[in-house]
Amino acid sequence: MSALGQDEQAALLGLGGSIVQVRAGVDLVQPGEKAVHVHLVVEGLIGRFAQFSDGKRQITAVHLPSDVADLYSVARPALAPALQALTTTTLVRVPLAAMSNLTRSSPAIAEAFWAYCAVDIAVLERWAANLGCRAATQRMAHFLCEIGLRIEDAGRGNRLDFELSITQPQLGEALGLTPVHVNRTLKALRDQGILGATGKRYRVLDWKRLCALGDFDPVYLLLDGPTRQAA
Amino acid sequence: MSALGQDEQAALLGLGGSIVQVRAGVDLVQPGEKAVHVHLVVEGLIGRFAQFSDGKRQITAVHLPSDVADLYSVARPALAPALQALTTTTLVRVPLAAMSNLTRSSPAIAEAFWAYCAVDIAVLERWAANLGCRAATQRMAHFLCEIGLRIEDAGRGNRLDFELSITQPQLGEALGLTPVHVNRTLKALRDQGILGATGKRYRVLDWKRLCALGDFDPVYLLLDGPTRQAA
DNA sequence: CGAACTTTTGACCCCATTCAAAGTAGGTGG
DNA sequence: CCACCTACTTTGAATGGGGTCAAAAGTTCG
Repeated sequence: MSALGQDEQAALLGLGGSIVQVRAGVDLVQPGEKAVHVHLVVEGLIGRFAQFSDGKRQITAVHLPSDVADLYSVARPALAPALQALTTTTLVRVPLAAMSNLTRSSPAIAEAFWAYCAVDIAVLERWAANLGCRAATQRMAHFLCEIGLRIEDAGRGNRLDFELSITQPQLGEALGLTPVHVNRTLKALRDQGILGATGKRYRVLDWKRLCALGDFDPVYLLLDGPTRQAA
Repeated sequence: MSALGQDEQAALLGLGGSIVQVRAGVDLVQPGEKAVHVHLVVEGLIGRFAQFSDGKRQITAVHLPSDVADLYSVARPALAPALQALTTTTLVRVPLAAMSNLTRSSPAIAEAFWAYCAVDIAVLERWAANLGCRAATQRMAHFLCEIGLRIEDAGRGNRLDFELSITQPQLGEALGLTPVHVNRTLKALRDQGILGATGKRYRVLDWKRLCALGDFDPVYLLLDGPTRQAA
């Protein structure tokens, strides 16, 4: 999602973060913890989530390789989003203290980080709008459009055929649906000839109809390059 | 919501913004516009929203006096959230260019702004979680807890008795409910003895039960002061 | 090869939407 | 100042989308 530039990423990787491998389902940060590290995804998927006291989770953001899942914690260490590995994931954990020093020593980098957080907000707003306003099929369609484009932007596949090995229960936590209904929704999209395969790999048969269904307009992602011919 | 400090507000007001009065229902920024100003609420309420092509709106944030509704646009002028006056509102419109200059000339202020956006993200995450995970009554309860505390924090009333003159249709756009169901939900809360008056002025009869119902934990608001004894 | 977890499908139920209509402000113009 | 119009509030009845419960079939991994 409009990832950090080369400079920022390089600076970030020079801070002595440690590489970590976790398997699907592992909680990287528990709800309510204070921020100690910042998490940069290298391979796999990380989900940001909020949790209620009955244990129910809402995934509020999905992070692809090259995303930083909790960059805003640098500005407010008291606020650390809960994080969960959605698939087997490789990531870099950068100490928060080093991040703070970096931003304090370089206003340019601080501004880049802030700009990154601004996109985060825009994506989150869309996510919330999607949850609040649309029916299951439309929510699913919107989600797949967004993820498809972001995967393409990250150079990890293309919008019509990409790997997304998250389970249907996890999809449900992202979309505010039960696992059962996620399954039915995907089936409906397949039956309509909009989706081909679903599962670890998603195949989109009719991008235009998928966008129309999800009422998807990619401007909020601020992707550059040829991706703009989306809808 | 963990508003800007005295210094930042003072700096912001010294930028030659213009005071504007609008009545309820006026759109201050249309969906898709680019950012030209930043909007500081002085009196009244501003709603940030996303809109779908069928005209349906989702309010993603409600801004009280002393809030800046679209501060993140300073970091990313291409991203301007749509804004709507929820009540008759007085606000200050500060030119975006002046804001950019300010942040570039003062890294300390830039950092304060970034930190403000971080809280914005945390609130938005809760908002999304609320929309995705909870039933109508619980959503309403959570919303009233949050607004009550924020109004108290802004010094505009207290959590047990505050003015909130937004209409039920607007409440519906915030909570992802139909106006009719908002009405029924409020009635249910009154019938349970949790709420007293509803309408322009809300009276909470049982704060503890309201918090329990909404599964409300105020830490994400980062309010300081005695507000912490909330739940 | 078995255990645990997904995916899939069916039947039933309930919360929220939709449709409809009456009553109640609030605001404007005559 | 009152009449009128518009928008909000309130309530009822019927519908439907998604949830819940349950169970079978397919995967994955130890």
